[in-house]
Amino acid sequence: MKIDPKSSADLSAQIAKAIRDAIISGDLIVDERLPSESELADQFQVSRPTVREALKRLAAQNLIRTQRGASGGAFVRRLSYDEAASQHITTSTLLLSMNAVDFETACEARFALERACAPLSAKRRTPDHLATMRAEIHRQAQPGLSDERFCESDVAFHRALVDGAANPVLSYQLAGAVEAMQPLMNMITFTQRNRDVIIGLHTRIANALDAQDSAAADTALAELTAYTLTLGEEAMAARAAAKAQSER
Amino acid sequence: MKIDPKSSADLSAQIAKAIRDAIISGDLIVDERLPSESELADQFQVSRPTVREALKRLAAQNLIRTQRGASGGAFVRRLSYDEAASQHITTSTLLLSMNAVDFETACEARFALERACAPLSAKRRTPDHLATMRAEIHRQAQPGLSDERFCESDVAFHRALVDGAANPVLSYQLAGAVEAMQPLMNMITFTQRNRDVIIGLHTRIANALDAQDSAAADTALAELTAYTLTLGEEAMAARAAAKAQSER
DNA sequence: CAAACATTAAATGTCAGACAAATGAAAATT
DNA sequence: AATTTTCATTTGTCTGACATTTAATGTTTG
Repeated sequence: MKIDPKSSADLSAQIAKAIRDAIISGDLIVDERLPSESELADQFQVSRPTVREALKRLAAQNLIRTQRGASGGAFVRRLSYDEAASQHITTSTLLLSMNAVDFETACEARFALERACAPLSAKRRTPDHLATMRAEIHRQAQPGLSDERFCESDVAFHRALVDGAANPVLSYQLAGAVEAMQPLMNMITFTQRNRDVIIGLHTRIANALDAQDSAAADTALAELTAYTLTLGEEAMAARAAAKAQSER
Repeated sequence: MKIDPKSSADLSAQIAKAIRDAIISGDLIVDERLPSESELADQFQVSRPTVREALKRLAAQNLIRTQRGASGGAFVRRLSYDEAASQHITTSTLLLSMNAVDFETACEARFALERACAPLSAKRRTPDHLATMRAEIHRQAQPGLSDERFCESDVAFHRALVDGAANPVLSYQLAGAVEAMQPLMNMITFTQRNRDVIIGLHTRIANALDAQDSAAADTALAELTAYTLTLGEEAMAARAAAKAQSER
C-alpha cells in the first residue's frame, strides 16, 4: 500500500484509494482492523488529519466503520444489501435530477427492468409478497389520499413485485430504478380516473402473479408502462404550458 | 442548514448530511459555490478540520469538487453518467464479493436485466453498436486469448448490447449488473468448445439485432443464460472438488 | 473466591494556530 | 496597451494539544 508523493492529487484522496484498492483486492478482509490513525500517518508519511480525511472518505462509502476507545479503530465493513441499495438510490436520484432526465427515458428504463423481474416473480412470489401488493392496492384506493402518498404506495407495490423474484441482486439493482422515479412521478397530478386505471392494472398484475401467469403479468405491465407514459407526457405538457403562461 | 450538537454522531457526518440534503433538495444547485471552509466552520460552530472532514465525505461521493486559490472553494458538482456508473460498479462488485453471492443469483439477475434491454436495442441499435459487437465477437475468436481477456471482451459485447437501447438511464443501471459479474466469470475456465458455443450465440444475438428481430434476440439470450449457468455450475463444482482434494 | 469498583491506557473526535501552495485579480511597470 | 509584479484569498498540510470513549487491568470489598 503506497502513495505517489509527486502526484498532483490530494494526499488524502491517494491514501483513500490505496486502502480502497486493498479492500477490493481482498488484501483487507471484512471486520479486519486497520492500523490506528497515528500508525497510518507514519506508514504514509503524512500527518494524522490527512489520514483522517482519507478515512472519512472511505466511511462515506460505507467501506469502513470506526469505533472509539481502547481496542477501537477503523474496521473493514461488510457492505449490506440495504446500505448498497440506499447508496444506489441516492446516486440514481441525484443523477436524474441533476441531468434533467426526461420522464420518458426514466420511465422506459424503469418498466423495462421491472418487466424483466415479472417472470421470476410469477414463479417465486410468496404469500407475503402478494399480501403486501394487495395491501398497497387497498391503500391506493383510499379516498383523500394525497398524490405524494399515492406515489409512495406505488413504489411499495412495485418493490414487492421486484422482491417477489427472490433475487437480492435483482432487488438491489431495481431499487435504484424504481425509487429514483419517485420525484418525477410526484410531478403528476393523479385524478380519480387516473388512479382507478392504475389500481385496475395493479390488481391485474397481482392476480397474474397469484396465478403464476407470467404472460398476463407482462401484458398488464406493458399496459401500465404505456399508461404511465401518457400521464407523464400530459403532466410535462401542462407544466410547459403553465411556464409559458407565467412568462407572458 | 443546521446540526444537532446533542447527537451522538460525528460532527463531520452531521455536517456532511446537512450539505448533502441541501444538494438533494435543490437548495444548492449545480456549480454553486459553497462558503469557504472558515465560513462553514463559523456557521456550524466547529473547527476547520471538522468541516474539511465533512467536505471530504461529500467529495468521496462526487457531490462536490474543490479548487484551490483565490475564487476557489468547494462547488456542487454535476454527477455525470460515467461517474455514477463507475460508483455503481464499485459498489456492486464489493457487494457481490463481500456477501459471497453465488454465481447463479448474480447470473440470473444480469441476464434478466439484459433481456429487458434486447427489445429496445433491436429497435434502436446504430451501426456503431453493431460494429462494436462484431469486433468483440472477432476478438473472442482469436486463438491464444486468455480467459481474462475473453471475459473482458464478453463484458464489452454486452455493454454494446445495452447501450444499443439508447437509454442512458438503462445503461447506467445495467453497468453495475454486467461489470460486477466479471470477477465471478473469471473463475470459469473457458475451453475452446465453450468459447465456440458462446461466440455462436453472440453472433446470433448480433444478427438478430441487425435484423431488428427482437424475438430471435430474446431466444438467443435465453440460451446464453442457460449455457452460462451450466458453465458456472461446473466451475463451482470443480472448485469444490479441488478444495475437498486439498483438504484430504 | 468472586463481584463490584476504580484506574489506566489506547484510540478516535475535536480544536487552535500556523505555514505552504495555488490562483485569480488588481496594481505597477515597461 | 501589454506585460509583469504584487497581493489577498482559499484550499492543502502539519504540529501539538485536549476531550471523550471504551476495554482491559488492578484493587477493594463482601
